[in-house]
Amino acid sequence: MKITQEADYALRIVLNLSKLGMDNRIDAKSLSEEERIPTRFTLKILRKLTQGGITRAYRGVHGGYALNQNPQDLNLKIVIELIDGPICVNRCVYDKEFCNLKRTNHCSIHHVLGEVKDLLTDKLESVNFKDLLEK
Amino acid sequence: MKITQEADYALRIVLNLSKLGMDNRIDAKSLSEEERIPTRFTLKILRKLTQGGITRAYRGVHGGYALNQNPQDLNLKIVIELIDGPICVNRCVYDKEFCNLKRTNHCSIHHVLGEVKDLLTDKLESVNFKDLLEK
DNA sequence: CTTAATTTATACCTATTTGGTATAGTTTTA
DNA sequence: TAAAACTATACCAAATAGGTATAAATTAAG
Repeated sequence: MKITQEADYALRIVLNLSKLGMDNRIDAKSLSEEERIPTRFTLKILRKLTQGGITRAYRGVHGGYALNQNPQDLNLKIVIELIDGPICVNRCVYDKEFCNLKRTNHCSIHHVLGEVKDLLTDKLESVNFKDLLEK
Repeated sequence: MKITQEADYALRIVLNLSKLGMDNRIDAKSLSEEERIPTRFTLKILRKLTQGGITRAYRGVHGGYALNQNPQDLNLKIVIELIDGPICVNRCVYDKEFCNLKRTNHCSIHHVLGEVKDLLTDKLESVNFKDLLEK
């Protein structure tokens, strides 16, 4: 019931860039030092964020990264799912192949874990990075 | 953001035993067949449940397992945490060593993921196995 | 137009966790 | 006393997590 360390780092990276604002960039090395994330790992995460449209990369001398969207349009769920994949709680909810529903047409575990998933998803979606900055 | 398959199985085992009621036992083999869980893995999970006080084991011929508590006193959180360990969302919330709080005395990621953890915990705690049976 | 600072792409590596199995032993009831 | 159960411990393979390495492409500045 955890997000990966990589997703955790990604949240911190996006928060850092949110502080800077969309118009300012920072290079991966400085960012990694500020956030205490291994530099190469930071690069890898930034690549995913860039491919996912969350950040924007500038190459060459004085290059770096900046947010590609307004902080208020980015929330925890978007970042976590980009890195970790969809939030799913258990495989029964995610993949019906593994679910009793197939056999018995009823699976109360499925049902309640679906509720848990929805609750979690809604909460993560409700927190955007503008909110986080203001805390 | 998932529970393990083992915890998922454990929920189904406890639900099965809840259906039986505290006064009736079932042996591991039958249980594993009903729930489509590998038999040896079922035994392993039942051992953990028994050590955790959730089930009770009867040895010897006509032995088996029964619930050791009323279904309404058992909830999703109790079973999941027994198998998977504490719900923690990320290591920052769980272990302050890894948290910016140490450095900066403020970590908004920590704060909000703490909220997520609490929400999740409360929800899992709010669903007991009597409720599940009645669904 | 060349050099240095930067990102990109791909691939690799190691440790841990997960999911499950095996073996040998203990208890109980008929 | 034999068979049907549970117990304890330890082992194993595959997947995932977390991170590293190498080589190439791009860009700004001098």
